[in-house]
Amino acid sequence: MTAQTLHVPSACGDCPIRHRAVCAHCDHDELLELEEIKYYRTFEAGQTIIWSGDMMSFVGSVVSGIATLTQTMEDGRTQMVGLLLPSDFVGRPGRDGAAYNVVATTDVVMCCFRKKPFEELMARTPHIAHRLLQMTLDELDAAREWMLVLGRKTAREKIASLLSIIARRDASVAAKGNAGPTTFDLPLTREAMADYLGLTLETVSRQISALKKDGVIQLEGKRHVTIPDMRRLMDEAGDDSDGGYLI
Amino acid sequence: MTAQTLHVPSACGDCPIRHRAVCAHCDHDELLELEEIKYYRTFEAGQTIIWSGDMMSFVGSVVSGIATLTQTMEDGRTQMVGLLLPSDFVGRPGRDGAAYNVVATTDVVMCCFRKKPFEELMARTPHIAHRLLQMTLDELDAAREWMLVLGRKTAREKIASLLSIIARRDASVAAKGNAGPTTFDLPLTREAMADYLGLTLETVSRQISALKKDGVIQLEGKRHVTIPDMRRLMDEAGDDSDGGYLI
DNA sequence: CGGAGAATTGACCTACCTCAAGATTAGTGG
DNA sequence: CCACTAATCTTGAGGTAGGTCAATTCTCCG
Repeated sequence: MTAQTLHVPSACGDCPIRHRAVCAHCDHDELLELEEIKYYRTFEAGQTIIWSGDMMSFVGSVVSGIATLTQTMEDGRTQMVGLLLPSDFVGRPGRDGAAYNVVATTDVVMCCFRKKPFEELMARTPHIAHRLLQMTLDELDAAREWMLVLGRKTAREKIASLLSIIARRDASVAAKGNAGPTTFDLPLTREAMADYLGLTLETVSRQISALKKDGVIQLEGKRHVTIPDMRRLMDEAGDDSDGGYLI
Repeated sequence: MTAQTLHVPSACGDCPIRHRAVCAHCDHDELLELEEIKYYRTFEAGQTIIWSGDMMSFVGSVVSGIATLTQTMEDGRTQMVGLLLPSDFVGRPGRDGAAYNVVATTDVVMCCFRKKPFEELMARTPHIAHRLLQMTLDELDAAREWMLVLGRKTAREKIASLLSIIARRDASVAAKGNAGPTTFDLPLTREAMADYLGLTLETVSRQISALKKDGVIQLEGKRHVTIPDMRRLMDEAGDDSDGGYLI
């Protein structure tokens, strides 16, 4: 609820995701065209950015903060199907209705492009189309990785998988199998973690407690996590020892 | 094991997936370029087309038959992460190693493109890149739909979901909420269904028996399925009544 | 006819869910 | 600064959906 003042970039040159988002490969002229059709919007933690089924007037990138993509059944069961971090793309060019709910987990700044002009720009700008293809392929891989987690891993492995994924990119882990401790803040509530993992929040809580008791993780408060030994956590996740992330 | 003679198209004009595969938007000249770098390969039912981790010398399209994309953990737990039907694309431009096992479920004909030349062609042929983006976005949607199935649905709902997906496209179902019976052959063994759904094959078998006893489906032999009332099946799948497939 | 893979069915077990009671933390207003 | 409330989280006790193990049965082919 705290309406903090969020940092909004003043121009693309200033933008923290300039080299990772859809615009990553754009040259100067292409950026100028993008500037034409873009605007920033901010959302408070907890706010719904897009409702499933709604018409989408924009697509865009997460500039800062974290948002979730969720699907819900009529009886209320919900499954998170994506975790949106800075530079991730929201919306599907070529489709008008949103297929998922997009909810801000923390305060979020979005860089929005008016949808129609963006689609036209994309049609004549291979740099953008190509980058979007790359990003979509990456997301597809992540989704498939997650299907293994959802379908075949135990609750304990699920938690360990989620923690190691968050740790891997949130804290800038040193390159290979760094043995030193890693530390980060959990951006998700227990309930959100449960929705991500196809568990109940009670089970999430129990497994976190168990991992803590076994020394796999340390907790400071409810949200601040320290991983003394990253390799140990990855073993618990059931991935092959190299992390399972082959290129 | 039957090494049947498979129909292999003699040229793109002849090809059954000409208007749905990566080449769908190509004009005549672009097709000629594709012909240069393409060749057909056939695989028998049960054969592994690609091993996870292997170098990939080609990418390509499934022309006929059905193949599966699977991920395996060290201890043998396996999860299917994709079902490849005619026109589906295999391989990831820009990556050398395969991330998944690709296995032929039936006899399969593949239209393969040598990887390097294909990547170069794609770089200067927006028609191909654009079509691949479309297809990848569709796959991502399918993967996310499947995450809901894996994470939140009951065994019975999982089976009903799988059956309704197969029914929807395998049998050419008449347009909207057709009440007439639909019939098709299951292209998957019980074990493959289990790997798709994150279940054991015993549970798959039990739930199919239950759906049969309750009149939701009818079986002739083990594989031939009749759906007397498609809407009923979709209710059992837990999707919203319109099928949940909004565009 | 015989053998092998595929499927079914039963009996039992366990990982996770459900329901419920407290504990902890953070936010609010006096 | 301190209650007061509402989230959020933890922990326990007991139930159940689906897993495991094992024995048949079915079906396809040689």
